[in-house]
Amino acid sequence: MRIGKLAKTCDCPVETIRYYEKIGLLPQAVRRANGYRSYDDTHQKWLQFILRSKELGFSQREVRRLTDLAHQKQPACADVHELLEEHVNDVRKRVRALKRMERALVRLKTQCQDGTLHDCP
Amino acid sequence: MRIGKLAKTCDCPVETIRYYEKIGLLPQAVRRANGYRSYDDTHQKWLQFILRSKELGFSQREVRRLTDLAHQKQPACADVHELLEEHVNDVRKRVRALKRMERALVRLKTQCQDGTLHDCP
DNA sequence: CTAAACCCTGTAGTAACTACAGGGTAAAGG
DNA sequence: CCTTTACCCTGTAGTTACTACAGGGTTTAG
Repeated sequence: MRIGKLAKTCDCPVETIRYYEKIGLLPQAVRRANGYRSYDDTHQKWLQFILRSKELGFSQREVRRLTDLAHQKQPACADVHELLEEHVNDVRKRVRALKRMERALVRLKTQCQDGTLHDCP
Repeated sequence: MRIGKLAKTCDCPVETIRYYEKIGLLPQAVRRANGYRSYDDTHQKWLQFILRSKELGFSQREVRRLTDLAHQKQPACADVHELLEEHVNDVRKRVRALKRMERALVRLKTQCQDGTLHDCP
């Protein structure tokens, strides 16, 4: 599989794949005689793993921790668990912050409505 | 007021103030004979406005729209309203996305718990 | 008078990519 | 067979919203 096809099957821009390889998130692709990158199912699985982690809101650094964990022969489930726990807490914190924001905004909006103009800020 | 004091009263790093001036979010500061920036209450109000908007999760671009609106002699409340509305919707979308994430993560965690190892990804 | 605290400019670094410039290669149509 | 189109390569610069220097000058406190 060449890079374009991998990109299409994973629904991910070509540049991103090259980028992930450059920063070491994806293993180096095998090169053909012409210099083109060549991929197989293993690569595809890795990429999908990374993309899925990203969808779940993990940062690159966390994804790296996850891939490192997955590399171990004895995938230490406890460690994965810890990371998940951490991340869920993080997500919950973000939700709370956003909700606070939402409330403040709605308050602002009603204040703005009833004429008092320059206290909008 | 020199930049350090403004920074302290607004609880904002000095570099950020200089940055906001550079990108035109804050008006150019008056310079003293020695080249130091000099600020007064007006500047302080602007800066606080910007910082507060940021706290409410507005992007720089949105803050710029807000400051532009505020610059108008006839502050068009309707426009501010529109921006607020847009932003609230945005915030709500983000909350929903995060909640989806949270659910997915919790599901993953329980799956991970009962042994099935390599489908954690 | 000197040392610490402050100020200046300008550049480079961060995350996580995206977009381009300036090339070479491969597959399909006429 | 040739040309057009679609793909691939590297490397650099741009994005957002800053932060962190480097390498200078100035002011204030002891």
